[in-house]
Amino acid sequence: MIDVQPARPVGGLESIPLNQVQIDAVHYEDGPQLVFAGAGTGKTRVLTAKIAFLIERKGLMPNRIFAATFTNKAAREMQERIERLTGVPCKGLWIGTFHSMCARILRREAPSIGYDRSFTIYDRDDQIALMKKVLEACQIDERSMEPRQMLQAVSRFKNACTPPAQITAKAVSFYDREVARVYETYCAMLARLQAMDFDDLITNTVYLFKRNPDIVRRYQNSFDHVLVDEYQDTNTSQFFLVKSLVGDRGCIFVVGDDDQSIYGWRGANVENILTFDKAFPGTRVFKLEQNYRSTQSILEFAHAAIAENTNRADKKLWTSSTNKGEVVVTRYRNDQHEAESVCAGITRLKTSGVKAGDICVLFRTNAQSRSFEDALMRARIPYVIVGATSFYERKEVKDCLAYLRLLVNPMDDMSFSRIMNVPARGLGDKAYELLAGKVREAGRSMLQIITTCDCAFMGARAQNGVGELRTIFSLLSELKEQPEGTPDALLGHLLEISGYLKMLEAEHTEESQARLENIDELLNTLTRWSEQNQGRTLEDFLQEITLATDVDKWEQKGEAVNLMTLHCAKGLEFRAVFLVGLEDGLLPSRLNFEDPAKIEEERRLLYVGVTRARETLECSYAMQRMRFGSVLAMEPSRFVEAIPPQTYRYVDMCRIAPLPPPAPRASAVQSFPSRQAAAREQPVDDFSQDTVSFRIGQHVVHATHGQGRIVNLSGFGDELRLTILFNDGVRRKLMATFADLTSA
DNA sequence: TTGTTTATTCTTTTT
DNA sequence: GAATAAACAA
Repeated sequence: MIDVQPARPVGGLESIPLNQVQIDAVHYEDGPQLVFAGAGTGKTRVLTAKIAFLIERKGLMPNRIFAATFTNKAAREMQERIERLTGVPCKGLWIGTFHSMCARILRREAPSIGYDRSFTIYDRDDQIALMKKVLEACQIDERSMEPRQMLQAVSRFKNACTPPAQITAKAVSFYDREVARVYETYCAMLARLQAMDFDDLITNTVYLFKRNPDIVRRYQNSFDHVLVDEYQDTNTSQFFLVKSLVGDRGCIFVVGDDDQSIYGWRGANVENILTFDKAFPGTRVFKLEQNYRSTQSILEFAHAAIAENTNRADKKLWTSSTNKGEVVVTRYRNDQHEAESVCAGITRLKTSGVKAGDICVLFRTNAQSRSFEDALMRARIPYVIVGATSFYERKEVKDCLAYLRLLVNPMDDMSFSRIMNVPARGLGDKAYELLAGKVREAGRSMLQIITTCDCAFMGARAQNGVGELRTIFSLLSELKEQPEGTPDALLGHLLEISGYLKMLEAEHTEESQARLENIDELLNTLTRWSEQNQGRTLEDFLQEITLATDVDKWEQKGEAVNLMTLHCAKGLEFRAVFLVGLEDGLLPSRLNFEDPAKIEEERRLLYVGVTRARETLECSYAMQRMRFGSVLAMEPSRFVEAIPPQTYRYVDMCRIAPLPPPAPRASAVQSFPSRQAAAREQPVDDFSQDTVSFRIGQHVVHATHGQGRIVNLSGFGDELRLTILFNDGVRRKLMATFADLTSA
C-alpha cells in the first residue's frame, strides 16, 4: 500500500518492547494472520501492539476495528493501554467479548429478526428455569430427560448454527424427535418472551447477517480489521460471525494456543485454529515460543505435562531466564491437610516478601475452594474467590433484578413468575396455572394480562394480589418515563412499594440481615453506576451485569490471596501458584475418563494451571478427600505420574508431618480405626520385619525396570504392594514379596 | 396457599 | 453435605 515512513518520532508503538517474531507479526500487512502464542509469550502485548499499529501507523479509526477478547476486563485494560500508546481516544473501538459485541449489534438490529430492542438476556439459571417449563409444556417427564442435558443439546445445535427445523427434519429415533421438539419449543418460548440466551447472542447475529445481505455489508464496510484473542476457544457460530465480518477480505488477525484449548465442552472447536489457513487462504503463520513469564523448571515441567497429548501442533517454549526456581509435588494425607499446609506455605511466601495478590490457589472444581477458605480464614489471611457464587446470583439480588427486567421487558414471563409471589401475596401455584392458561389463550404476557384485565377468573385472594402487582408496575412504569426515574431511583421505589424490604425487615434473622445488606449493596452499585454512566439506561445496566465474566467482577486486591478454578485462571499470571487436588477423578475428572479427547482437554487444563506460575509452583494431591459428605480414597493424577520425576522435587507430607493424634471422638476411633491408624498403633508385627525395609520416598533398584522411587504402599504382609515411580517415568504397582528389589 | 419437614440427587469446568 | 424437590401439616 503506502510505504511506511516514520518521519515523526513514533512515541507509542515503539515503547512496547517486542522481539523479532512479535515485531514481524505486528508489522505484517499482507493478509490473514494466525499467531500461535504459547503461554506467557506476550500474546496480549502483540495484540495490543497490533491494534496500536493499525491506529497509529495505518491511520485506522478506532471505531473501524473489531477485537474480540476473552473477558471484558482484558478489553478495558487493552483499550486503556492503546489509548496511552497512541494518544488517540478509543471510545469507539469495538473491543470486548463476542457476547457483549453481539449484544451491541443486536440492540440496534433486533427488529430485523423479529425482536424488540429491549430484549432480555437469560443467564444459566434463567435457562434452566425456562427449560423446565419447556419440558412441562412438551409433557416430558423431567426424570427421563434432564433439563441440563437438554440445554446442552440445545446449546450444541445453536453453536453449530443449526435451526430447529433442520434438527427436526434429521431426527429419526424417538429420542431424537423428542429432543428436536424440545429444541423447537425452547426457541419458540424464548422468542415469545423477547429473551435470548447466551448462545442466541452469537447465533442470532449470524442469522441476522445471513438473512440480510444489506446489513452484513454495512457491518463489513464499517470494520477495516477484525482481531480475535484466544482463538482456540471459539466455537463454530463465532467462526461464522468472524467469517461474515471479514468477507473475502484478508483483514483478520487471530491469536491463540491449541495447548490452552479448555472449552471444548461448551462447543469450542479447536479445529478453528488448526485449520485456520483453509478458511482464510493466504494465511501467514507466526509462532511465539519465547516465554517471558516462568522459570526454566516450571517450563520444563509444563512441557513434560503437555507432551503426552497427541493432537497438538508441535512446539516448545523456551526462556532466556537463568532463574531456575523449583517445582514441588507434594502428597498430603487428606484435603484438610492439604489446605492447612498450603496455608502455611502462603504465610511463608508472604513473610519472604511475596504479596498476597501475587499468590493463587488453583483447583478443578468450585467445591474445592471450601477447605481453603476455612484454612485461610483460621489463619486470618485475606482471600478472594474469583467466580464463586457471585453477588448477582444471590436470591434477593436476582429477585430485585427480576422486577427491573420485567419493567424493561413486559413479555418476560420467567421474571414475572419469579417475583409474582415474592413477597407472598396469595399468588401460588394455582394462580400461576390460571394465568398461564390465559397467556396461551390471549397470546399476551402475564404482566400484560394482569395490568389490562380484571382477572375475574381468579379467586378473591388471588385477585387482591394481582391488584397489588398492578399498582406496583403502573407506579414504576410511570416513574420510568420521568427524568427522575433513574435506575437507582426505580430500584429504591420498587423495594418500598413491593413490600420486599418490609418482608425482610420483619424476619429478624441473621440471614435476612445479610440479605438486607446485599440489597443495600445492590442499591449502592446501581447509584454509582448511574452516576458514572449518565444517559445510559436500566437496560444497559442489566445487560452489563449478565454479560460480565467472573474475571470482570474480580478486583485483584494486592493484599488478598486469590482462589479460582483452572478455567478462570486462563490468561492470568501469578508469582506463586498452588495447583491443588491433582487426583485421578478430579483432574482428570472422572466424568471424562472414557473419552481420550476429553482426557487431552483435561491435560491441557493442567498445562494452563502450571503455566500461570512465574516463580514458584507447588502441585499437590491428597490420599483422601471429603466428597458427598463422606471420605473417599484418592489416587494421584495419572498426569502427574506421567511426568518424569527429575523435573520436580517430591515431598511426602504424609511421612514428614503425620497428623496429630486423632481428636478424642471415642466411638469413631473405636469402631472404625482406619488402616493407617491401625498401622501406626502396631508398628511391629510378624510382617513388619519385611515391610519395614520399604518406605515411601525410598529409592530402590528393580532387576528389569531399573531405578525408581517408592511413591505408595498399600496392603500388609504378603499383600503389601509397592507403587514405584521408575526413572523411565512409568509408575508400576508391584507385590513386595515377588518384586526383585534392592535398596539404592 | 403457605411453611415446614423429609428424601433424593448430586459436582465438572462458564459466556 | 448441601441444595432442591416432593410430601405433608396447618
